[in-house]
Amino acid sequence: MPLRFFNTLTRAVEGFTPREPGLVRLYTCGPTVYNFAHIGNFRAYIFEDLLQRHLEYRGLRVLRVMNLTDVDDKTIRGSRAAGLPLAEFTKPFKDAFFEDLDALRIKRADHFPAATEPQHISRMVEMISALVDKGHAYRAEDGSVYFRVRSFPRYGCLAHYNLDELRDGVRVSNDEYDKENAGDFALWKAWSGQDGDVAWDSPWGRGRPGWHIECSAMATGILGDEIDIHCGGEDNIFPHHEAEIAQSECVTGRTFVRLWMHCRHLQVEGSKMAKSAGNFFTLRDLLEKGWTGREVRYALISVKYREPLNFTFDGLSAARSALQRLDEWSVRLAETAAGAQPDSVSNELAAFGEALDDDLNISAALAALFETVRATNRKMDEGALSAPQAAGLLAELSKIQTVLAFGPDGAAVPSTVNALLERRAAARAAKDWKLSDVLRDEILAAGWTVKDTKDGQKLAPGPHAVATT
RNA sequence: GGCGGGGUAGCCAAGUGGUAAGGCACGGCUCUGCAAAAGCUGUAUACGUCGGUUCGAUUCCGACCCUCGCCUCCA
Repeated sequence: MPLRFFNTLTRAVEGFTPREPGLVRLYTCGPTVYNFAHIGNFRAYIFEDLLQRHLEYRGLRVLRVMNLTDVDDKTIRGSRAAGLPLAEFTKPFKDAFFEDLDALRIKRADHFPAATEPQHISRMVEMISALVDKGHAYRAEDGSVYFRVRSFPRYGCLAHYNLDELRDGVRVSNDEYDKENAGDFALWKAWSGQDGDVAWDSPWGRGRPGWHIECSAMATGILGDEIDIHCGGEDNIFPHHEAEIAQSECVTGRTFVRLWMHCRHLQVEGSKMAKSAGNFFTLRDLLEKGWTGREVRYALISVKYREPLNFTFDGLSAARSALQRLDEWSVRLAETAAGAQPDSVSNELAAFGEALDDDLNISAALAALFETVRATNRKMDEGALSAPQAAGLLAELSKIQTVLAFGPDGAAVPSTVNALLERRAAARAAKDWKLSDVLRDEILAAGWTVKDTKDGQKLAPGPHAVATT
């Protein structure tokens, strides 16, 4: 089944093949590092991770870039408030971002360019110069340079906006009073006192780059003039990605991006996530409440990216249960396989990949997985699943885990807990139930749960902290 | 005002012109010293409202209601 994805540009599901056979050039808008990223940000990054992993599952190589915006109004404001140089202010948030990516099992991009790196600033200046030379941009009196949207007739094609119908005067800040047209956006922002020592020299005077040109410069600089897929959250469609198209295509004369994919925002408990509403969460907030990265990953990935996602604690709880079901299945399969080799290439889970081929239909893909879980559990109950069959299923599971990354956290069992387990086994052999229960409580206090099965004691991490809103 | 997305059983959520996946929750059973867990299994008047097209619509068309988002630097 061929890959097909919804293209924001055409508003249609289209078949996808990369320009260069076997290699997908993917650009994904990354975080602005002025704070810890929140779970809404991570919905976008997890959607992009699913996209990358599925493309790789289908045998394509993915060359992925994710930028870090480390200079803009918010980072400058934050650094001034903290009394730190810009780079010192953003560094901890960059580090935290990578820790969060790991916790959520998001694959690292091949490149994480930061806007302030000299080679990118140079390219931004080059691109702006080219735009000025071609008449697509102009220098205003204060030294800022603006893109002339009227010079690019297709401006609005991505968001499907008609320039003439845009409301005038909305959110046009005071420092942009000398633009030719309200829709013109800043390519280069002249230095102002509030910028402190954040400034670079340019042909138009000291200043700093506008946000949009960062992405155009880093995307074309690293991936080339024509990119296969560009992703982001839906709020990036306008003006950010619209501006990127205009800037890039006016410089290169080429089609900047062939496929635009955007994910919907998430809500929290049915409402827009907002600090004022008290429903604003970073990943760190959730980890502190005792949820694990993979549980958050499941909750954020399990709703199709083009649908609004309602993030709830009930949903996290459901994620935990569903993951445990998969864990148990995997353990049972391993026991049944008992080290056997698959005797044939099984394809029980073909429907999983086919669902993802269809515009990343993760719900249908997970349904296919869970149907297989139930069917094969039934067989194992009946003793009707052979060791090679179980081994074949394990091999398939392992392959789809390269896409889902839902595998259990491998926590090492402390020796103290192992000692308690041994004592408890002895107590149980002696049918000393009272001591057995005391030891069970001690193990629980140490952060582990012991279950008695027909095959003896089994240990699991947890229980997790009781999580509430 | 412009553009767009949603409304499917208690909750989350696929999907289809011919009476509807999956997950969670809930009940039953198995297992079990107890407990928990796990597995199997079951229930449900589930397709926003009103019209239309059709042999037949949840699926197509129209209107309406509710809800969410974007409209110039918020993923």
